[in-house]
This record gives sequence, C-alpha cells and structure tokens, in this order.
Amino acid sequence: MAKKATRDFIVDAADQLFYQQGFEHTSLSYIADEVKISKGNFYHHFKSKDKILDAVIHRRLINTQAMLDKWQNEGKKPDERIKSFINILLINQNKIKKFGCPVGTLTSELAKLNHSAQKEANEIFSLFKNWLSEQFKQLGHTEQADALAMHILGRSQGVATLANAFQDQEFISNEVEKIHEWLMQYS
Amino acid sequence: MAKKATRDFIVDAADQLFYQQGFEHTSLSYIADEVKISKGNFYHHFKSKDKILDAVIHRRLINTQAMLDKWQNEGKKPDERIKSFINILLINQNKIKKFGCPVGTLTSELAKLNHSAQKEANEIFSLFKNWLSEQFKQLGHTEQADALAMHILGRSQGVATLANAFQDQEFISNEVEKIHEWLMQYS
DNA sequence: GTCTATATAATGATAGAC
DNA sequence: GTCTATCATTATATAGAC
Repeated sequence: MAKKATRDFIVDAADQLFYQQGFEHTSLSYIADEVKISKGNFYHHFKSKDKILDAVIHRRLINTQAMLDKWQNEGKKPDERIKSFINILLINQNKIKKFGCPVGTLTSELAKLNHSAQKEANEIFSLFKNWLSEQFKQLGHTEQADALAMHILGRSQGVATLANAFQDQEFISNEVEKIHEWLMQYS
Repeated sequence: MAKKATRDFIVDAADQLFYQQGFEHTSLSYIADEVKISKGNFYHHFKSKDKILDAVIHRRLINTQAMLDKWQNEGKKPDERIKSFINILLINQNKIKKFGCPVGTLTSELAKLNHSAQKEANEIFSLFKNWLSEQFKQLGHTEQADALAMHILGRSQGVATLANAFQDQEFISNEVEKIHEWLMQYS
C-alpha cells in the first residue's frame, strides 16, 4: 500500500472542514495550517479552491458508493438494507447534531453560492436515491420505487436539519423509529 | 402610516439576499448597492454585519408570528390550520427549489459558522413547532403533540432540502399529498 | 442622513528560491 | 515538493466633510 501523500492529507482536512465549517467559510490558510503545510505548497497540489472542492466531492462519491456496496453485500433482504441507510442517523447522531447532514448542507450551500460544482455534489444524493430505489424495486414496488426512495431520503434530511437546529437526541430516535414503522408496509 | 425609512430598505434587501445567497456570502457592499446607498451610510444604520443579521432574524420572527396568527384566525379547525402550514411548500415552491427553506438554510449556515445568532434564528423554528404543537393538542393529541409537531416540521424541511437539490416539482406535490394523508389519522 | 476617503485584515492566488 | 515573500482583491469597519 502506497504511502499517504500530502495531497491526501489536504483532502482529508478539507473534507472535514467543509463539513464542519462550510465550504466558503473554510479558508485555504486554515486548511494549510491543519495539514501543517504552507499555502504555497497547497497551491502546488491544487491550483484553486474549487479544485479541492472537486476532490472532496469526488472522494465523497467514492466513499458513498463504497458504503452502499457494503450494505448491498451485508444485508440479506432489501428492507434490511434500507434500514442500514436509516440507521446512519443514529450512528452519526453526534456529528449530525453539530453539523447537520454532510450531503444536504453542502448542496444547500452550493445552491446559494450558485456554484459550478452543484451538479457533482447533487450526484451524492443521486447515489443514495438510486440505491434506495433499487431496494424498493426488489421489494416489488417497481412503479413507486423512485418516489419511495425520495420520500425516505427526504425524511432523513428533515431529521438531520431539525436535529442540528434543536440539538434534540430524542427527536432522532423517535423519527428513526417512525421511519422503520413506515417501512414495514413496504417490506 | 410612516414613510419607509432607509433602515427598512436595508433590512428588506438583507432579508432577501441572506435567503438567496446566504449570510456570509452576502457582502455589505452588495447590500448597499442593492439599496443604492453608500457603505458609509450603511454603517450609520447598522454598526456591524451581525447587527443586520439580528434585524433580519427579528423581522422574520415578527412575520412568522403574523402568519401563524393569520392562520389561527382563518382556518376553523386545527387540522385545516396545519394544512395551511404544509401548503407553504406549494405556495413557495419556486423559491424553495431555488433557495431551499429560509429557516432551515439559515440555521444550518449559522450552525456551521458557530454564530452567536444561532439561538435567535432557531426561535423561528420554535414558533412553528409550538404553533403546530398547539394545533395537535386541540385535536386531542396532548401527549404526542410536541413529537407530532416536530415530525411535520421535519417532513417539510426534508421536502425543501431535496426540492432544492433535485429541482423536482413533482416531488413537492407528492410529498405534500403524503403529509396530508398522514395528517388524516390525527384529524 | 448621506457621502467620500481610508484603515486594516483576510482571502485566493502567484513567483521564485531551495 | 516545500518553502517564503508578495500581489491583487475584497471584506468589514471607521473618520470626517457636507
């Protein structure tokens, strides 16, 4: 396995900082400090701030697909796989309370900035949507599959947004349970 | 009725721009240009950028309360009032597709900035939550009222976030209908 | 209340030595 | 690949004339 290059450390740091502080609010100086390199060195690896954003989104796409693939192999039944998706809300609840959903908050920010990377960022959502849709198809709900996928994706986004605003742990548990109950009628 | 003062025009512009472009991304110069005043004049009315944010949040609190009061007087039954809330998703669908929910996107941004106005901004959410909770109480669901209020608030947030990312009009209609159906069991 | 001019700090980005 | 030094631009904010 190859040694981790400086470039990877930059993407590591940017990925986290963009999530915790937002894309625009995170300056290159701050990233460089975090990685303990100079700004000049930073520009050797990425020729603009938008280029790291591209790299971060690309990494998130890879990681998301890897997670979906893992769920695909782990859970035996489609409805159990969907539960894996819902349960991220519980697993990541501390981060979500602090920073919201990494996908939803990024797409919202880029929409306001009218940023050219909007489309790529939205692709992360599409990965989830298409994967969820596929599960519903396998459950026999071919016609409604896309709408059901969007529904569950929306529910999880709402939970993340309010958990972030209200810092409410019980709300997350309640909602996750409600989504599980909702899911039963399609299992 | 008093003449509209420059101060009001500044808050008008800031309110819209913070919604459309985000708080941090909206510079004072841009606001000043929009209102057609100088930056110096701007600082005569607001001594810092955070002070306009305060004013904008305050105005949104006032406007939100006024809207809730209006619904309280218009709709005869509590479940019809709740429907008024849900229907904002349809009424404002064009803006929501472009910029998301003004409340959710602001609280998310301020959370990432760790901004001191977070608490005040979240109060807008609380107005909705408490109002919705009151409606469910009047429908006889005293015990669950808060949880039901948070549920419906979360659903609407999820719809706004995904409508913004996917630019999907049909999704909004579908989800609004689903929320109406869900509401029936509590009516 | 409104303006012009300016101060100050930070940002994204580049040049060039090592 | 990494650094220091620097640039141009923009941001928030202030001073002071009218």
